[in-house]
Order: sequence, then structure tokens, then C-alpha cells
Amino acid sequence: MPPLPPALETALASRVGAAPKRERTRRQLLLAAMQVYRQRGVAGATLQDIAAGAGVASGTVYNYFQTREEVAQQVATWLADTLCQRISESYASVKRGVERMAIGNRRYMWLAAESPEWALLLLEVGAAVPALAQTVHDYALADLRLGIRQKSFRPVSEAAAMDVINGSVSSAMASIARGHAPKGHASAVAASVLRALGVDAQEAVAVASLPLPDFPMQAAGELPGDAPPVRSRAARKGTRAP
Amino acid sequence: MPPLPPALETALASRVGAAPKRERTRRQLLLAAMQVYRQRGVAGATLQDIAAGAGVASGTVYNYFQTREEVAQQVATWLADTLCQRISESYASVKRGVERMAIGNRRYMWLAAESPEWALLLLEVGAAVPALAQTVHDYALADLRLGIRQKSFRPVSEAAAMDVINGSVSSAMASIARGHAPKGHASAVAASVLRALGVDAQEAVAVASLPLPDFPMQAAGELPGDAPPVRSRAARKGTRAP
Amino acid sequence: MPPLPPALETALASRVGAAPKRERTRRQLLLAAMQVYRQRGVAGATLQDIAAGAGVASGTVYNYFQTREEVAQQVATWLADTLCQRISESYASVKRGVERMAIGNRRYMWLAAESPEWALLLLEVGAAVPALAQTVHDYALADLRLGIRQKSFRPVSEAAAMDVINGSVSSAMASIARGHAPKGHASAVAASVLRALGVDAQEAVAVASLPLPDFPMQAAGELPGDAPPVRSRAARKGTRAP
Amino acid sequence: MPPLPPALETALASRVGAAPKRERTRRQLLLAAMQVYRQRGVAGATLQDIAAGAGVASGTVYNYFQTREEVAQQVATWLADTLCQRISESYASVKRGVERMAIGNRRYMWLAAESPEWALLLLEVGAAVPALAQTVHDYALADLRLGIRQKSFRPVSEAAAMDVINGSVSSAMASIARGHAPKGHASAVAASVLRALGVDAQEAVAVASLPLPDFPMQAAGELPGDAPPVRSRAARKGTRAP
DNA sequence: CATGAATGAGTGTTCATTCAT
DNA sequence: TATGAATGAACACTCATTCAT
Repeated sequence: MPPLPPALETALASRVGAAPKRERTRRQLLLAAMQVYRQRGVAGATLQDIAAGAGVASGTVYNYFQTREEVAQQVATWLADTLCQRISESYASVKRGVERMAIGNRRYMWLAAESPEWALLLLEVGAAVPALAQTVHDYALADLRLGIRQKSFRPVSEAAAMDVINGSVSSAMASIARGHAPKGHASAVAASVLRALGVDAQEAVAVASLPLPDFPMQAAGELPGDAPPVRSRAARKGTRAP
Repeated sequence: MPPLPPALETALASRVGAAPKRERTRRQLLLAAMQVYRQRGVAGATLQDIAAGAGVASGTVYNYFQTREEVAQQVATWLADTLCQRISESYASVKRGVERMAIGNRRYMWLAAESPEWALLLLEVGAAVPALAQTVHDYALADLRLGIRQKSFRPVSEAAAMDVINGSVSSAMASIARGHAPKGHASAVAASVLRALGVDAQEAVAVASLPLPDFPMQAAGELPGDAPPVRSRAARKGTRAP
Repeated sequence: MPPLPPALETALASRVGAAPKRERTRRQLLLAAMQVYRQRGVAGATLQDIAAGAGVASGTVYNYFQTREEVAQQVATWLADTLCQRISESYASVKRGVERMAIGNRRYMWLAAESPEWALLLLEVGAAVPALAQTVHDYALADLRLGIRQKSFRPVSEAAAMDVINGSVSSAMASIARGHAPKGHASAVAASVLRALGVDAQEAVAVASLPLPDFPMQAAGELPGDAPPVRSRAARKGTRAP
Repeated sequence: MPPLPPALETALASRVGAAPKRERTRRQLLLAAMQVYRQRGVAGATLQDIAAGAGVASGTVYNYFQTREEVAQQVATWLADTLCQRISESYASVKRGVERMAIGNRRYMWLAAESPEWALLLLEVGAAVPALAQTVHDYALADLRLGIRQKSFRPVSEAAAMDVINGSVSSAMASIARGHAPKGHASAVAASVLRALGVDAQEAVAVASLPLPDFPMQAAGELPGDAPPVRSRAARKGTRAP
């Protein structure tokens, strides 16, 4: 999966080298899984492909994940946590809900332009694992409520707003990642969403055109989602020593 | 799949009894396929499940469809043609783009409330078979352009508008079908979408609250998508079994 | 199967039009079977392909042949009888064994040059149905013995001679039909075989270079191998009349 | 497949016990495949038959061969390499083309007498996999050309000679293996072939009656055709499992 | 006789999972 | 822990054969 947004690249791959062995292998597996998910889809991915992609034997995967499905779960968890956290950090200093909403939405669409493969992966995994969508949903909801408190948003209803936000951004990510979108699509969609939330047309366009804040490259401390222990029926230390 | 909207019920199931044998079997197969798609997903559906659901031997499926994928294609085609045509007919007399847009969007969400299983099927098949999404897209685009010509819509861009429309309605259908949506969600989402398209807030809510026109129950002439002969890619419109 | 030697063309296809219906259908089936045998091999031929090739429904085949294998048997029988009889007739007036042997062998190889598809069919069917090879074998054996009686041949043994004759001609037919053989290959092989049978080198080449007698085009009376009745468990007349 | 010529027995079966596991299983599979090819034909052999014959589950076959056809290919390769190499080694010290030709041909026919099943297998596989026939062809061609250079052979043409050699020996192998051949058939055919190549009758019989050189029993170094890794089309000669 | 829909056992192939080393 | 051979249930798809019309 070629061009990963640098920040994510940093978060994942660059740390593969510097970690206890178990964690390193686990990340290689997650990384390989994502590659395969993009090439074959989550449903079509085979464990042997993932293992091969990570450079380990197929049996080894079961030292890290109990079932095929758990791999997808953990990929989703990792994606959700990393993305949401990283993105929300990138505009932590922005205090107005309108701007936060516009920036958050545009950032996802920017991701789709920057690295279409990862965006499609996100959509693919999001469709397969509800947990991912839920996490993203929660972050957006916070900004929505902030904007409402600040009287910037007057949505018809909170639920309607959430469907418009999530639906529009997802749809736009797909359009952009597949190359079907015109220039400026991300801002146009972001502005449209603001309008749906009750923002005045001119302001919507203005806010949706502001320059995006920087997206920091360095990993912020340790990764979330670190290795939950394998809960195998045979999980013990020191087995096999003669 | 229990509660099918009556109009669709009419179109499909009620005619299973009165048709030449070949066509009857084909419909049973499509019907069974839809059931299985809902239970196992399009990707997870097995041909033997479909065959069993239709009450025929597994080999029989291949007298009607050349591959597993073709079943999905024809289900999608049937769904797209039936739904789009039926829905657009139901408001053929409405001339204002704003209203048409609101009615169309609400109708899909109404479908999700009326028969959640079918709505989820539609979303599932729509995600798996691009043709379906495309057909729906085209119908919506026509109304969008109409509204623009009538100066009712002032979308930031046509492409952005389409992503907002499709994304929001899809997202809302899922919310509604899964029972996560509050009362009045369909109208709220429809109004929000109108606002995104540039409609004034009050008018948006007003238009999105108008009573939905009737949805006719009788089949309008013959069904679209009738039995394309196996092993021939010949034209499909208007074919008629002797 | 395109270029059939005219004589065979005459024997088979031209008569399809002028025959009682049952016989006509049967010939269409045999003809279609041969086509499919060439395209898919005897083992790979399906009954539905054969039926389709003959322009009848698949069930109809079972009115003429009891099993798939019987089709192959009758094709083989028809080929063997037609070919051997036709070929041997074409040099009935030749009295010397040497010449008869050379002509017979060359005629098969000529067939391979003239219509490679039919030659390959012959080899294919010959490998699958021993009866064909046996018939051809018998014709050749007669000429061999004639030549021995006439002191032209002094084979090491009769059995060895037969293996050389059959093996060499079969091998050469394949070479020729596949386009791997140089010009004059048929005569060269025929001469080589004569030498193996004890004919002097010069004479062998001379005899193997004589012009081939005409190969008559008109069908000689009726075809051999006419419809053996279907020995079905349900073979009766007048069934099904109400 | 019972009586394998001892030398081949040595090469294949006797080593099944003493080898790394992967190689052992692979040989069992090849061995089983040969058995089934004889019983059902190459085309009629099913993978489950082969797997069962080797005492493994059906899926296991795919750890060694990518497709059904590859099994046949590797059987053919193994047969061709083993046989040709072993046979040609057995008369490496013979320098005259005539003798080499006679010995080579007789050795194949001797094989047919010694272990008819293996001979029929050879013919069957040879018909199904061109590579086998080609390898055999090449060995014979070398001896033919040697004899021509030595003025022993004066074939009508090289191509004709090859068809006579291959065809006659193949035909004779079948006769012998099926028990249709009289005593001394191998020598008789070998002599006949020599005559076809231009050898004087008396000398032909004389040469074809010389005692066959020993056929060594011990494996000469390692087997050819050793385990090519699955999922790689890499070079196969001389591969060696670690 | 002809039809062609239906059958259902059978085939090649895949892949998640296990387990001895 | 890592390995990777082995497993075996599943699956998509084929096709000879039957039989009601």
C-alpha cells in the first residue's frame, strides 16, 4: 500500500524496528493485514496471505490473534484510535465548533486524496467492523455538540446531522479516493455539510476554505491499541522448554 | 424476509404463482437470493443456500445464471429498476425540484422504516454491485439539476451535492432500518439535505414535512429485468418469454 | 471442422438432407459429436455441446444413443467403416501387395495433410475406442499378407511388421496434421515402412512415389453403420399416444 | 502398480522411507498419481483418488502441486528424466549408432515386458503430456544422427525415420504390455526399425539380437526432478531441499 | 419423437485452523 | 514462540441423465 500519509507512516511503520519482538511481529501482521484488505477486501483476505505478507509462517498468526476475524477487529481498532486521535490532536487548539467540524471532515477527505488506498481501506474496514465507525462517530458528535452550544449550528436534529456528516464524508472519501471528484471537492463537501447544519452559506464556504492546520508527523507517545494478550486455551509461559 | 413494502410485494412475490414455469423459477431464485443476501451478506451467500431457499437443486441455479456473481448482478438490476422506476413514478406529477428531491429522499428512508430488511438488502447489494448505486445516483441527479434550473438549489457544487445526497440518505436508511433513529428522522434528514443544497431553513423543513404522495400498489405493466436468456448477452429490455 | 476430404464430405454431410428424419437427426448428432471431439477431445466432450451442435435439445440425444460413451462408439464405428471401406475401394484394382501397402499408408497420411482436423479426430477417437484401431489394423494386415505371399515382403515377423506399419503411420499422421512434417513426408514414411518390411531401398522409394490413384467422390451405395435401434428399456412403438 | 523394473523401483519407492518429510510426501503423491493414471487414465484421474492413494487429505496435494495438471506434468517430467537418463546411461559405453539405436528401442520394449503397467503408464502420460514425448524424442534423435554420421543409417529422411522409430516402438510397447506380442517381438521390431533406417537385413537382425547391456540398479546420485517449491516457477534442475 | 428444466453426485480448489517438531 | 505440513469441511461449478409436458 504505497503512499501512506506521513503521519501514519510514522505511527506505524517507523516504529516496527524499535520495539520488543512480540510487538514488532504484531505490527507487521497488522500492517500486512491492511495491505491484503486493500487488495482482496476484508472478506477476501486469507490468513496465509497476511502471514506471507508479514514474513511469518501461517501458524504464527495464531500466536497473536485467535481467529481471522480478530485480526480485522484489531486492525479496525488500531485504525480508529490512531486516526481519530491524531486528527483531533491536529486541531486541538481550534476552539470553534464550526471550524473544528470543517477541519475534521476535510481532514478525512484530505486523507482520501493523499493516500487513496488507505482511505478505501478505512471505508472497507469501517463497513466490516462497526467499532471503527462508532469511534469516528463519537469524535464528530463532540464537535457537533460544541458547535450547537456555541450557537453556530442549528441542525434540524442531532441525529439527522450525524447522518449527514458521516454519510456525506464517507461518500466523498470514496469519490475522491476513486478519482471521481473535481478539484476542491473536499472543501465543497465540507461547506455543504456546514450548511446542512445551519451555517450561513457564505460563512460555510469561508470556514471550509480556511487553510488546514498542520498535521504533525511525530508519533505522540506510544501507540494505542497495544497487544492485548492472546487468550488462548494454551497461553502459558515456558511451555516447550525441555 | 418478512415485511416487504406492499408495492414491491406485488411486483415480485405475488406474481410468482402466475407465470410460465421458467420465469417462476427465476423469480423464486431471485427472491431466495435476496433472503440469503440479508442473512449472510452478498459476499457470504452460498449458491446452495440460494438454491435451497428457492426449493431447487443446486445445479438448477446454473440454468438461470452463469455465475454466482451474475445472481447478485440481476438482483441488483431488479432492485434498481423496480425501485427507481416505482418511486419516480409515484411523484411523476410533482414538478418542483425541491419537492421531488425531498420526496425521493424521504421515500427511500420511508422504505427503511417500512421494511428494514429490504432497506438493508438494498444497502448491502448497493455496496456490492456498483450498477445499483449508479442507477439510483442518476435519478437523484436529474432532480438536482431540475432544482438548480428552477433556482431552488444553489449547491456549492454539483458533485458535492451528490455526495451529500447519497451519503446522507444511505446513512439515514441504515440508522432507520437498524432502529437507531428517532421519530421524524426521515423528514429531518431530508430537510438537512435541502439546506445543504442551498434551500432556506424554513422552507426546507416545510417541504420536507409535506405529506408523501401515494405509493401505488399495482404493478405497472410488466416487470423490468425479465429473464435474460442464459448463455446470451442479448438485449434485456422488453424480452418476453413465449 | 472445416476441410473434410471431399469423399467423406460426400459420404456424410451431403446425405443429411435426403434421408428419413430419424436417420438425418442421427447423422447430425454424429457430425456434431465429431466437431466437439476435435475441439474438446473425446473425454472432454459434453452431451449438451453435442446436442447444441446438432441443433437439438439435450434430451433428444438419448433417443439415439443410450449413453455418452455410445456416441463415441458409433462415431468410431462410422469413421472406421467409412474410411477403411472407401480407402480400400480406391485401390481395389491394385493387385501387388507392395503397392497396396504403400497406397494405403500414404492415403492416411494424405488425409492428414488434406484435412488435419479429421486426422486428429481419427487419432483421438482411435485412442479412445479400440474398435477403430482394430478395423484399420485388419485392412492393413490383409495387404501385408498379400505382399508376403507375393514374396515382396520379408518382414522379420508379422507382428513386428504390423507394429511398424501402424505405429509409423499414426505417428506420421500426427506430425503431418500438426504441421511438423516436411514436404514429401508421406512418401518418405511409406518408403521407410516398405524397407522395414524387407523391400529393397530403391524399389521402396519408387513404389512410394507412384501417383496415388483417384479417391472417388460419390458415395458407394448406402452408408455402413446405420442406426442400430436404441435398446432402451422403454423401447416400444406407440407409447405416449393417449 | 506392481512390478516396477527394479532400477526404477530403486529410484523411486525404495527412497520413500529415507528422506526429509516434505520430499517423502511428494514422492508418495507422485507414486499414487501414477497408480491412478494407470487405473483411470490421466484425464480420468481425480485428485481425491490421488490423495487417498498417497494416504493424505485432498487439500494436502495443493501443498505440493498448484493444479491437477501440474501433477501430471511432474509425473511426466519425473518419468522422462528418470527413464531417459537411466536408459541412456546403461549404454553410454556403446559407440556405434546402430547398436545404440537398437539397444534404446529394445530397452523400452523390454520395459513393457518387464512391467507392463509402467509401460502403459508411460504411453498414457506420453500421450497426455507432450514434454515426455519430446524428451524421449530428443534422445532417439541423437542416436539417429550418430548412426547417419557413421554411415550406418541411410534413412529416406530424418523426419520419416523419427516417425518410424517413435511410432513403431510405441506401438510395440503397447502390444507387448497388453500381452498381444509373440516371443522375441522386441528384437523383431528393433530389427525392422533398423531396416527402415537403411540397415542391411542380416545386420539388422544381428544387431537387434545382441544381448542387452546391464541395466544398473543403484540410483546414480540423486534423483532428477526433485521437489520444485510450490508457488514458484523457478529453475528445477538440481534444486535441493535444505 | 422432441423438448429443456431439473437433478444431484462429483470435481477441482480454497483456507481457517491445528499441532508435532 | 515459530514453523509449515496437514487437515477436511466448504464452495462454485459441471454434466450425464431423467422425465413431465
